[in-house]
Amino acid sequence: MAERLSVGSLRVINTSDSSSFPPNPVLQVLTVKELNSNPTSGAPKRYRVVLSDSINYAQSMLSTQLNHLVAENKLAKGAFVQLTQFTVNIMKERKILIVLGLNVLTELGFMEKIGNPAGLETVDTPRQQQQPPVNGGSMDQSTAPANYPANAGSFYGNNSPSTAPAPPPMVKRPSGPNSGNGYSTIIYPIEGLSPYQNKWTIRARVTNKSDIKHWHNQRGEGKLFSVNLLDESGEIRATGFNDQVDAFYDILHEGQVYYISRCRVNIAKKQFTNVQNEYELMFERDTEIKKAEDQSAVPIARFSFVSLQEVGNVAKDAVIDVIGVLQTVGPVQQITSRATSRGFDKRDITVVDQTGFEMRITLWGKLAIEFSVPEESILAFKGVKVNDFQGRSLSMLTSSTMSIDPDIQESHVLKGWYDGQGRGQNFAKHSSNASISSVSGRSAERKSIAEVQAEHLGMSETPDYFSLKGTIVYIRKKNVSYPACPAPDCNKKVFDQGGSWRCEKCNKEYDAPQYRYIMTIAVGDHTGQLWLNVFDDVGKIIMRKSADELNDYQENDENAFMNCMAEACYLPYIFQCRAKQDNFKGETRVRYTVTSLTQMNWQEESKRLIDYIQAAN
DNA sequence: CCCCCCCC
Repeated sequence: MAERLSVGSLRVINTSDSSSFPPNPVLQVLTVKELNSNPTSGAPKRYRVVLSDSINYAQSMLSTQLNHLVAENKLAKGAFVQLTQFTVNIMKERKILIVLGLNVLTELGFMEKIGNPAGLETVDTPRQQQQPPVNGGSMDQSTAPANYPANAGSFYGNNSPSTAPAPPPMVKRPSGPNSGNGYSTIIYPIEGLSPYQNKWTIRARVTNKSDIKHWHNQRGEGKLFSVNLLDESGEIRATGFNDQVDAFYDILHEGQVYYISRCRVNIAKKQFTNVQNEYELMFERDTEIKKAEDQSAVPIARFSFVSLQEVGNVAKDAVIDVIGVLQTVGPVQQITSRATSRGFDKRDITVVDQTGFEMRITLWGKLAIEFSVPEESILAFKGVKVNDFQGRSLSMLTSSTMSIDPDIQESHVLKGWYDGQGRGQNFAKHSSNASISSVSGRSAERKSIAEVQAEHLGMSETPDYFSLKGTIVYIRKKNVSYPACPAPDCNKKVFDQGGSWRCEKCNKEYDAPQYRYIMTIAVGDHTGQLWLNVFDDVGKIIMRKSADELNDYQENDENAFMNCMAEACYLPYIFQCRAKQDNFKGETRVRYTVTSLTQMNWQEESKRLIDYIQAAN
């Protein structure tokens, strides 16, 4: 099989321009890995594939239209593939192959890794050297998959996911605007767009269209509008200025699908975009936009939901998606902007979700005035801004969208939970503990363990709050959980009566308790070690299972229990902590409680360290 | 080429 490999092709692709790219390289699959994605988000899975030509290996990213090959176990470790279309992008300083089309050479089967391929050195190539895509020969239509179960059900509004075929990665355009002029005849996935390839056409739905905006500043004046475009691979924002407003504003309608080609592709300014794309489009004089006759098989919306609990851990000014059950609708209020002295209409609403949190969301302008959604409706927000007023609140932007009772899985799950147990439950606000930490000006300050001890946190009358970057080094195996009352919000310890469990607080007997975590964990950082108390919410995150499940292991399967304990150890987190005095057997001591937990975000941590170093200089 | 998104 080795002779079928395009030996040396990866180095050529990595170092030369597209005119020298080998046309249809045959490569071996070394690994297929699913990228981390928010399991509650509506986004499709995405796979990273390491490909080898036996001398070198290279990272690649699969276009989501190819996901079905992974699901069918055709594209798997050891398999051989022939790339039919690919491009090279630079992502995070590294070159990465974006594979838009490939054939799995199933006749070659699966083999152990051939040769001893080495990594390619990182090239700090400027963006200008990004390569246009290579279309390998003629697209073999027999390889175009018949349907795409991996994508089809992932998006809002795709009513018949198992039957509606998504478009193949590359198809001859049936009636696109450029047919017959020698221009591009292929439909590009949005995720494949980049600035140095202009022969593309996308087939995308307008998911959001702005009003026309006029501006005037030192540099001049003009008008503009923008749309968000979505296809099965991704989303991108497109903006039209001046003449292009006249040319395209009336053509584009929210919710409809268009063929769009010949736009300029610019680098997106990350701080201003609420869609997930490195790039954004700009309509130009010769941009072509044509409404698609077939409006199907293009997703209607894409969300990447953050739970209302997690909103507490998101940075101020982040733009996020949330979904919740409408609880309260405040009155319309008029406020005056301090900066511009202009008046604005606003309305505050609150939503709740399964994480037990409530969140205030501010609506503005016309939407605020006209808002008349019944309470207990499900509201999904895309692109709302995180404020840190009294902890956390959310505010709509002009680019945000609100969907009422959207037909997506998250919506149904939320509704089921609300009807089952959520209605009538009490909800926590991020404002409660943040109002305390706001005394010190911002959210709980990051401390090292040595600082926590040196500053005697928790030894005054009022509790102290801090956050801690540390690693769990030990979990005490005694008293991991306790049998709690299963009644909502009771949580009181219940006592085994032999066959039934009694709650003194409810004055009731239950068939079974619901175990809740009360773990004690040792957390270490580079300065020391601290014992922290952990309750049910955080315990579930650390143990990745309910206290009931873990208790079952502890009683019935010692091995499984010990494995769970071992797996939960030696992982780093950011711990949000409260330090408070209490009396234990007549002695005053400080107890440290973990109030919430955040997974490590290495990028953010690196930024923090850089800031720290710069502040020291 | 906008990129403001408001108040408490």
